[in-house]
Amino acid sequence: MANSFSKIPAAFYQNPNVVEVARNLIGKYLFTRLDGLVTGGYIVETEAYNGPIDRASHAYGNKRTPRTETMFMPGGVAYIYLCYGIHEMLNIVVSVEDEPLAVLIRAIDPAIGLDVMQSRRNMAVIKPNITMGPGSVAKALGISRKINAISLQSDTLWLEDRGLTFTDDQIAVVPRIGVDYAKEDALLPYRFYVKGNPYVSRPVKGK
DNA sequence: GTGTGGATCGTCT
DNA sequence: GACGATCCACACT
Repeated sequence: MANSFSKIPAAFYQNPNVVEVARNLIGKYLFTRLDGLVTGGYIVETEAYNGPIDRASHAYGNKRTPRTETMFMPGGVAYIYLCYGIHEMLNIVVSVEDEPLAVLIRAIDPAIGLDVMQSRRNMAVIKPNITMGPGSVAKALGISRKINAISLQSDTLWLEDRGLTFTDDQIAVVPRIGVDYAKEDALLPYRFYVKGNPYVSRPVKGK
């Protein structure tokens, strides 16, 4: 599986501007290697969670619990947790130690290991929803809480810059999904996605 | 295409 | 004991 691309360095994740990182993650390739099986694709949808001052964040008010502890680690690790009792979610921890910022990976455009992803998702036929939505991304890539807090410099879960870029015109910037309870913070333009990409979950009409 | 409800459990109050 | 950074199937238009 040798290729000419290298892992994105830790410095990329240690940027304290989580919204900027969420935007810059669009177009980056995300991979997992589990039991020798490599799966991945490029990120087409993200959401920023702005730590202590963001009501939608698990770390709002600097809340530190066994679950949220991972968010307080230095940027460049994965924060994985269970939602609705069913779905695992993958987040990229951003900034420095004790700054609990993270970016939720909501969708990828699958590129490598389609057959493996299809099998993990129990799909008879490959459809866009194979990696549409955060729960689906984690399931297709085999991501679970067993690898919570793993380094993105590992050979199990990592990101690469393969030179794919999108201009601001090609990226929609809209409010996040499913965070109505966060009151005014629910309106913040912290969600980014590639306009017109078929893997984006719930694209906003007209954008 | 749109809307509704069921699944299912860890985490924190 | 309540609820969540969700997904899917199925009904109905």
